Amino acid sequence: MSDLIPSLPAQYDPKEAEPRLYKKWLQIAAFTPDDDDNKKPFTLIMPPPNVTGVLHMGHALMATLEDIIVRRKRMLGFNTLWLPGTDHAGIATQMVVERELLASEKKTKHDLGREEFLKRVWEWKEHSQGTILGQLRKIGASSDWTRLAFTLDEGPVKAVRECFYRLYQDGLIYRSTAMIHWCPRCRTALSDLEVKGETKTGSLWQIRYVLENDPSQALVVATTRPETLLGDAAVAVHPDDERYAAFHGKKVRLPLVDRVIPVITDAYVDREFGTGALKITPAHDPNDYEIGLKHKLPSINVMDELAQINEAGGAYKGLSREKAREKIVSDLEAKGLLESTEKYTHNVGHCDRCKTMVEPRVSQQWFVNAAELAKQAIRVVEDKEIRILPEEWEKVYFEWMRNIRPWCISRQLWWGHRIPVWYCNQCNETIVEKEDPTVCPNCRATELRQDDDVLDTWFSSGLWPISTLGWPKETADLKRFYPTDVMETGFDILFFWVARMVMLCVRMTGKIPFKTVYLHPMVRDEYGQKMSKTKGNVKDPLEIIDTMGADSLRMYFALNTFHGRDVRVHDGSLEGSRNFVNKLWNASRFVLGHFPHVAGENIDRTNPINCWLLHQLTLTKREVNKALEEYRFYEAAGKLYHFTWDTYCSRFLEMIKTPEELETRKLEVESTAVEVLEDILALLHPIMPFVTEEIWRHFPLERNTQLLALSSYPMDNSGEYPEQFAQVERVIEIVEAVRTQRGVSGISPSAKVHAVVYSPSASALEPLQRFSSLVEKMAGVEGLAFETRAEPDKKLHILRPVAEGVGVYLLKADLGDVDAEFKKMREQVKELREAIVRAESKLKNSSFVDKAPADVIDGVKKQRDELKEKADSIEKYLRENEA
RNA sequence: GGGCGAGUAGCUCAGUUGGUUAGAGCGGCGGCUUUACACGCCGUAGGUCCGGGGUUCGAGUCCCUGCUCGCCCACCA
Repeated sequence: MSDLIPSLPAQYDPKEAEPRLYKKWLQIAAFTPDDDDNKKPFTLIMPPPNVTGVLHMGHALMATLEDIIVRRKRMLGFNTLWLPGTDHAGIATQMVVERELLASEKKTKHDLGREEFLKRVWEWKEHSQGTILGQLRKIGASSDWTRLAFTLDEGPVKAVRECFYRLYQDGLIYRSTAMIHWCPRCRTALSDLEVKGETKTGSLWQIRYVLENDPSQALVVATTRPETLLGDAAVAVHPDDERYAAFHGKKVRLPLVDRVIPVITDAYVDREFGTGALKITPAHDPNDYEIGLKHKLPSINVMDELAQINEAGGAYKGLSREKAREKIVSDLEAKGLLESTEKYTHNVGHCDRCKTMVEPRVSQQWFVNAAELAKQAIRVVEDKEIRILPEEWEKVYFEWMRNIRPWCISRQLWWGHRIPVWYCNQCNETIVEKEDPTVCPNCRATELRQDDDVLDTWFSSGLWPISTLGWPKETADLKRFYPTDVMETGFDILFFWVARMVMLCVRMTGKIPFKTVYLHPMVRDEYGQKMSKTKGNVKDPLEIIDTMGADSLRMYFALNTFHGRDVRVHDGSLEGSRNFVNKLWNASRFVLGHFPHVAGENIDRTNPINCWLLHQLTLTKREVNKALEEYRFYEAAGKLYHFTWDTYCSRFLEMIKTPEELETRKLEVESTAVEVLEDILALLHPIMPFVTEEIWRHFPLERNTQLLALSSYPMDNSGEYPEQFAQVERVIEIVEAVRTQRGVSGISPSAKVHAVVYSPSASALEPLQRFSSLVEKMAGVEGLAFETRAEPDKKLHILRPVAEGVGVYLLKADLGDVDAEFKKMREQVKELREAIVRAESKLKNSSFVDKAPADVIDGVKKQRDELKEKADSIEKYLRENEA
């Protein structure tokens, strides 16, 4: 590399570095997999963001987690494909463009016509997609932009066509008249999933339906929707309900309308609810629709597609459903037909997109026989061919799949995949073919018309893992990268999307679309509330990246993505990760500043500090790799955070900073400092790609000849050195013991104290002696002595026991008043004794000794001995010293 | 009405198959211009692991039960 710079600037400037580094990665096509089939492929298809507007925090989290996964896999040598794309998002996008159109030109889509309107949506899409892709790049997404896909691209269109054709041929797609959810604002049918129940407080009205031939007698029905009485076809009572036995077979007059309708009996009616008499409106209630079919009742539709009362509603024609309700209630009241009104809280369906109350509506729509497709989709998860993480979601998946209902896939919209069905104007034949038909296969007429509707967006999304790879063509990509490895997405679209992908892709290819589904949590504000524009608590990821840098945001996400928990983002929450970036930068500055010329792999493994560090590095590598394999991002990030900050910076760098190490033994530690830093950068690179790559650029010329993004990910190959590790830990404990004592005794940091490290065992002391100047420097000790003796010098020192027969004694004269210290020591002894009692009672307990595993028993014994030794030595000291 | 999840330090949360004296970050307190970093360093306080039963040698962890919160699903008008 030609652009190496010898030393790091004092400050890291993400705003300058991030775009520069991203460009560099693109230049060398770091994110595009190659054609090498000897390399194992790894594939992750990006959940395509909607082209409705800009990315939010949820997208940033998605991009971060997926980038962590694929960057690591790439570094591990996999032929890695992360395929990006965007979704046309039918209703959502059409709504946005309609709104804009109305605001800027005061026009509706009908003013423009279908063709012209679609042109506008495409313009919007081009603009919006550019914004979104720019944002993904800012986050650092290492996706393969050469394969960028859009759900309305030619490829996906062909895939949709093929899939529709096959399912139609197999009888799994069919057209049917049925009751569906209708959004009167969007003026389209919706699937069950696009309707969200909201708890609303309304009223329950009781209305008199008088007998046809005897106005003195009446059935009183209870309803929450009086306006639908215009379409009533019957009143139903329970066959065994004695209260209404006299009404069986009779007829009643529909209030206000005066139409005569029958009284029917059906066991569906709940005798306990309301009055036990139920008005049946087959055209406006799903249950009534079923009952209507059963009893062959007429379905009287009284509303148009805007949910306004139509001709069938007589005098109420033209009123909105809300106005009609008001008027009908007051008219009933005026006629004395309103028996009672009470408050009633119940669940009412609303359009997921526009929050308008949905209207049940009977209409002709296209459906997928989802129950049939679900069979295989259930099996592949049961058989663990597909693993869903976190595991709790498997149950949710099964529950939904097992109770699945027909999926309404037609939408009365313009923006989307037009339904590939034609009808013959002559003979009304339905024509479904792979290519656009020109003649009717039935009557040879040439006047054909295509179905006006488009498909549910999720139909094309459901084919995403295969349509992006070229299916139905047997492309090289499909062969190499399918089935994909991971589907990483939010749990909120498990049914919408993941379930549909499994159903459709398994059906189309006979293979699973992905091996693992990882469902990430939702991003929320500091109070755990969903971010929404109306609440004003939305945080813009770009704003955060602008002030803190992308790596800070990414590290924050990694540290806070716990299984099954929300990620909370608010002002100030990212400070910790921002500080971490800064810490890493400065540690690197220190290391590269002191050891600018380390050339080869040359770690001195005779130096115990090196071994101590390598030992922990090995454990960290192992844990980090394991955690990432299992998608425990928080754990991987946490281990790296602590290894870098606590072990490498606070301990290792501080130790080698002492004159003994930095000057006398510099050659022994410098390779370690540099090489472990390299490992840290590589380990952190998937999480914080920018700052690590930037630091990497500054390493000595001979070392790093390629970008960090293309380097290999560290595995646990640094060796284990338990003995040296324990030794250096002892030294650290000595330093900490002295520091603690200094703290509690209030000794000024500049004042030196005198200390003795003591042990009855010379062999325990021996390896510690070479660290004497280190301890002196780090603990502020002057003339550290090592003494082999059985008894401490009681007149001179106060004790801080360390462990395994080693203690540190400080000169009393340095410490001033130590009475408080004695008190503390007595408390400590008390705690130790309690712990010892617990341990001993365990060991005395024969069932524990019999039943517990040997290593647990040994552990308790060892612990007991250590506690005892510590307690004994403190107690002894107290006995001898307390006046 | 069903299902799922959560309740651990002041706050936000970890705690892997039950097994040392229950941890982190932030915040608090005391101190520090110690040769990279005050976005820092050193030290320190703080917890009946929601309540109640049970299983076990041993429970924050498993079972039952109660309470409180959150989410998802559901056609009782």
